Amino acid sequence: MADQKLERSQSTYGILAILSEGPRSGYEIKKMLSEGEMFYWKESYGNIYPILRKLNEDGLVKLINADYKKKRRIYYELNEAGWNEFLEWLRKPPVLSRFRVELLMKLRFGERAGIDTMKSHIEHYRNVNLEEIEECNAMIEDIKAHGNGLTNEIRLLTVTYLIRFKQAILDWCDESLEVLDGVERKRKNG
Amino acid sequence: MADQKLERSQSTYGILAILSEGPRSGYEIKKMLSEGEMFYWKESYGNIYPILRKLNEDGLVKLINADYKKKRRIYYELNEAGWNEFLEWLRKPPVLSRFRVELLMKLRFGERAGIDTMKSHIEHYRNVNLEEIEECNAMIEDIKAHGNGLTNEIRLLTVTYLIRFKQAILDWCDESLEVLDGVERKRKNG
DNA sequence: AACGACATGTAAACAGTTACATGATTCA
DNA sequence: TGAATCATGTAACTGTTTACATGTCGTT
Repeated sequence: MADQKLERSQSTYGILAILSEGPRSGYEIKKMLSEGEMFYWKESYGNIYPILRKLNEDGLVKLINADYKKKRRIYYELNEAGWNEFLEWLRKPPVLSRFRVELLMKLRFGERAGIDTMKSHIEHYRNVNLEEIEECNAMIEDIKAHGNGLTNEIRLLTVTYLIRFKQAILDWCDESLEVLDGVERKRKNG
Repeated sequence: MADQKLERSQSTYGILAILSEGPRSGYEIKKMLSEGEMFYWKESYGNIYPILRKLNEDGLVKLINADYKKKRRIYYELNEAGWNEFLEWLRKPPVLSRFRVELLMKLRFGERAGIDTMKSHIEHYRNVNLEEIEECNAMIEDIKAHGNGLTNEIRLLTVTYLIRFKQAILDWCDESLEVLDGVERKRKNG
């Protein structure tokens, strides 16, 4: 039996990734993940702090300015072992996590609530997406204004992902509203 | 204190929704959710069976052909209380569940693995999406060939959602690969 | 009688959020 | 000195998956 490499949770790898940019505290990690630009990764304090402790116990990080008594910032920095685990994760093909779309479930089984309810669900979804696209455009401008280099190019790519996605959904909403309008018209006339 | 309405888990509402189309067994529910068309909702046996038991304990379903000894199919059918809870959920605006995109995380913090690794991650993602779009097109043909009416129109809408999403991501992959190629060229020439 | 598909179910583990507790720092 | 924000942390809970156990049915 070869020495089995232990898999860590996805959250753990996410934190290793953030620490790869430099020493960070739990509070800073949470703050970064709360920004709109990091839409694709969220984490709660209740998950972050225990993971940081575990990373220390497992010898993947070094603590800086650890001042437990005064509860001041504790920075965590990757050591060599931490870098190795991070890089190993980085090179593996990304997993596609499945996601639920409650809207689609409510449409698929939604006839009993009536077409109007379906339409208002879609309209609501449409408005939310529209707002988010505008936020994304602001983010793009902001990234372009500050900084440059590869990291910056990649930050633009990640936000563009969200824009392309949201725009496609927006189009789908319009298309779907038209289909439902068509069904309603047919019912009245037929 | 008004009588507080208990919120059930999202999974529970999903199962109520499926039962709204008629009596179903746990096995049938799982089978339905395993089909490609239901890409937006997944469930494991370990979640389905306990939920069905709870729905019975709470008096929202009626059991049909319950033959515990022989382990034959047990069908669950919504009763009036079940219908009420389902319809109440149906009318509430759908919640947007957040989802993680590991690919974006691996790009955002991926410089250390090199641009080639990033490109191969995107290419892999691209291929997976391309295959899925083809599966979606087959689904569309299948739905069009069989059945008609409102339910059918809505089934088409749900699959179209996935197509629009996947197509947008496909375009983003191509766009991103070009950006990374540009960065590489600039590095060689500069 | 042996195999694979059908069918129900549970125990344990895992992942992650919420709500709370606590104290430090800053600034009006 | 009081409020807001900064900062760390934990306990309890919720939701869900994985792996396993068990038995039935249809077919060859």
